[in-house]
Amino acid sequence: MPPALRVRFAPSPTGYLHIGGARTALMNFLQARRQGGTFVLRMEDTDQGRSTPESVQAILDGLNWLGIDWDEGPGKEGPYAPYFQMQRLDTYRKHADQLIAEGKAYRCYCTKEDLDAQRQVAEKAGGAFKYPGTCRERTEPPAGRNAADAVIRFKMPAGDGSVSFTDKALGTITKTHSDLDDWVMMRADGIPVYNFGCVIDDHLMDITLVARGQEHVNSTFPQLMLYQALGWTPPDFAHLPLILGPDREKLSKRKHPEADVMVHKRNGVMPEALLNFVIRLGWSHGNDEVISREQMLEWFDFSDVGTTSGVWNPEKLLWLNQQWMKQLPVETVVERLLPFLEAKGIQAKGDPRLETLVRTLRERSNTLEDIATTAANVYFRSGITLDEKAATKHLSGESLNLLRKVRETLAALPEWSVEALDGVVKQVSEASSVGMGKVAQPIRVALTGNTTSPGIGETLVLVGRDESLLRIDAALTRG
RNA sequence: GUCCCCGUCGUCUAGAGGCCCAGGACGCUGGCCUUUCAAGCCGGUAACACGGGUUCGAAUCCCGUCGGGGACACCA
Repeated sequence: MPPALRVRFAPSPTGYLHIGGARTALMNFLQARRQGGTFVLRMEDTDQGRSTPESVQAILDGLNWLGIDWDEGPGKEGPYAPYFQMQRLDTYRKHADQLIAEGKAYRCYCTKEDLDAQRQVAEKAGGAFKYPGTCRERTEPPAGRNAADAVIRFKMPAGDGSVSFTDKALGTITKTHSDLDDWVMMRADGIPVYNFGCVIDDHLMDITLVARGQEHVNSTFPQLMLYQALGWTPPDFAHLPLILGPDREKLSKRKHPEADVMVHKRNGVMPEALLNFVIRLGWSHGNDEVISREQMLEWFDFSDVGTTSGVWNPEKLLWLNQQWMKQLPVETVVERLLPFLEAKGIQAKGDPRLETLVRTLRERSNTLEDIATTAANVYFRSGITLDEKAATKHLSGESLNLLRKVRETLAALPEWSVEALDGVVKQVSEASSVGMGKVAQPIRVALTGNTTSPGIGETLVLVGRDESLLRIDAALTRG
């Protein structure tokens, strides 16, 4: 029996939760849950210039909002704690020392400035820079320097050779040693660099499968060399397709606002929809489009993930969001709508109209924000702003006469219900021998200010008796 | 520039040699329904990048070309 699956998501806390990261996390999470494995969350916070506690929190918040739970990680200390790399410095030091002692790594005294200058020259010449191995055979520090100033470099084996691995998603990939160079494992201050910390932790945390974005395939090679040097068996690897922006470039924080998981929350997209959208990028299950978390748990498998990058498609996200707004229980949607109303200064909690409002508006809205906007403009204030075009067309001439008739009938109506109200429209239209539209549209415009709304009966109920009559009066007397 | 990966409708995808003159979804679009807008239902639009092979037969296998993306840091 193979060892139980252990997968991980290892973000660097240098900003909000990235949508690509969220999908990587989701897939790892699903796979772990599905086969009873463990999903580890590890913070790779070794970039001292950019890592912040706020970012740690932002990532945690994002994952929580999406409902992606980790089995081990921050707040869930397990047997492999700690889960912040900055708390594991001793471990890295120990392994670095060992590699130096074995002649598999060495101290390098070259300055960053020097190297950058060389890199520039190389680039200008049209080639890629490779560390020339200046300090590779050095045994003593240069004059005036000491070991504490040195970064530690991995020593690539001499001679020809190649590294390869069989990626679970991409198949076998090979790279020749000559394409690799002596990379920096650890900075002078003892803080590890990505390729080093990552390997040490993945191994020590008994990770059996590393599933990450395709941008990491090239870094797999130096990592593999390290596993080899340490005498460790590397985990399996699966490199997931990238998510591209509308410009077909990798979704980046700088260029693409949609890369931030939380902007979608703020826009009124629900986690069900975002998860649903994102899981379908690079993965599918038959002809299923609206896929619940439970179904993902049942169906998702890494072996079905594709190899081609997917382009972000905002229309489909919106469509899915509406599907989910319609599919979730009304009470749930009401609950989620509340904060959006609140943001508009509306305290609607407990308002008896909320459920009807959601039931009618979710049929014609793409986001919670859309619903809130309509609600705020039409149902939670007194008076209405008339759209000029709509008013000109529907609140003039004969239309006003019809509206006056409606007003009279309405005022005398004993019961303010959808059925009764719709009955009024029918009654007036028959009495006046005009189509129902002729009667309904003027009411609609008087009530909402424009030509679109749910059914006229429902709209009247939502606006309420007194306010409806007031708005109709205002329409009748306008100008 | 070098290395790596990828290449089916505009977009997300199904397709693991004959079931495919290529299926589904979003979008766009025609119609139905209808008191508006939606929603829903029915229909339409539109793709195997190109060129060589292999094979009785290729979207599916091989090679090349072209195209796209990614990586080339003391970032992750």
